Amino acid sequence: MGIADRKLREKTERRQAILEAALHLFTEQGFEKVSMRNIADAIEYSPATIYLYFKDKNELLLDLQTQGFGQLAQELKVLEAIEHPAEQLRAVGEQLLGFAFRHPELFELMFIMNGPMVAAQACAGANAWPGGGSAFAQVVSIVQRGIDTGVFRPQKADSAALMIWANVHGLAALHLRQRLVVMPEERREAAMHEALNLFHELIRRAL
Amino acid sequence: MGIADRKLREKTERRQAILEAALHLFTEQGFEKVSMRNIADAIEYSPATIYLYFKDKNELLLDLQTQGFGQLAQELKVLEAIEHPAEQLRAVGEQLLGFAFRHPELFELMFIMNGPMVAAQACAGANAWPGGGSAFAQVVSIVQRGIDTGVFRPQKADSAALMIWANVHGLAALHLRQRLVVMPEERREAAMHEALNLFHELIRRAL
DNA sequence: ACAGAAAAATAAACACTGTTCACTACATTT
DNA sequence: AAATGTAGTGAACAGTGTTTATTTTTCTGT
Repeated sequence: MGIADRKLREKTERRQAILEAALHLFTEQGFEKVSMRNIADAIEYSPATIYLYFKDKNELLLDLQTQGFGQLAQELKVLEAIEHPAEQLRAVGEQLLGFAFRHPELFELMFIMNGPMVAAQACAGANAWPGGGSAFAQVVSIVQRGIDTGVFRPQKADSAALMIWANVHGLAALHLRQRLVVMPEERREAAMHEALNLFHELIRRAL
Repeated sequence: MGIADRKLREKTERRQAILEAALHLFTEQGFEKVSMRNIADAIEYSPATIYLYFKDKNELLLDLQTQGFGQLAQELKVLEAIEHPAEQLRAVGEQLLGFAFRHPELFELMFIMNGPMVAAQACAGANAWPGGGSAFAQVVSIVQRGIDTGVFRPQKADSAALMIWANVHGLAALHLRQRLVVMPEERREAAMHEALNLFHELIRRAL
């Protein structure tokens, strides 16, 4: 069945081409300025063709989001080399904040935008969010290991992980959504890193 | 000049009526489902009329945002009765998180949406954001007072305030943007409050 | 009280958006 | 060679924010 194979391969290749073109446009011009027609133009197909490969725009965004989580997982592999849980958590924070700076559009897609989550909850059940789920689970397991080894005081690992996630997410989200205009421009990035450092100092001292 | 007075009064009244109708629709149906035409219908005017009172949709959103900050300031008045800085910070967190639950649309407008900030930076200079600025300054001053009275260790007050703000913002934003689907539905709100409590325990122990 | 100026409100259009559907053109199978 | 299946599309639909020329209303000076 070589023909059927080729057809399937071509289909997924074209799907991937659409995703790549879309991501390229989004990172280049931002989400607000890119329409389905723009994407269609970029791949030199009709707008209607995109809907042969994706149910709607949100599904396309969800696919990009999932790719984003793949890339984040890649960049988080450096954590495996760190053995101390507190240091591991600090590295999570630094990596995630760095990710938000290096790939602001991916971060938006993964943690801020509504669209992809609408698609996620439409296609899967109530609490299914593959990418985010495993990323969060990673933080939970670090905390749990810290508790088990006596580095952190005994407590609920999931709420502690949530606190840590919320802290770094808050920094990145406030920044990406222009809420740090309360600080002078040249102070913003430094203040974010100071805030993150201070937070992990608190963790090391008192968690 | 009674007539000119009345005209001015009527103008601001109509402006306020538009804002009220808009906020009502937004809170009722969400931002995504309400258009300028819907707002115009609600006040029984033509869509074009709204543009006699607001430069564009973003300016309307900015005005609603400013009202939101007014309401938040109102609800934060309970803080004045608390004298211990750490307790005051805990109350800030609780109040702000509660605000996000009670008025999710206002919170979106104030801390997440892009539109209002576009208008804010268009009308004012680089780092002008009246509402957010004074709210953040309030947190900074509490931290500063804590440092001055020896309750907190000496440090940069603005980055400590940013850490605190980011933490509660992160919790609220992750929740409002559906990122807490990683937890079972019935656990979410409890986990958020546990995370906040844990964070303020860290502050009391180690800031 | 009435003509003319000023102000307020609007209908209609513009340039977009995401999405659907009837239809064409081509590849595959019988 | 005819029939079937499928990839792709043009054109339309219903909606969006916004602008402009035009009408309606209100006010002013004679």
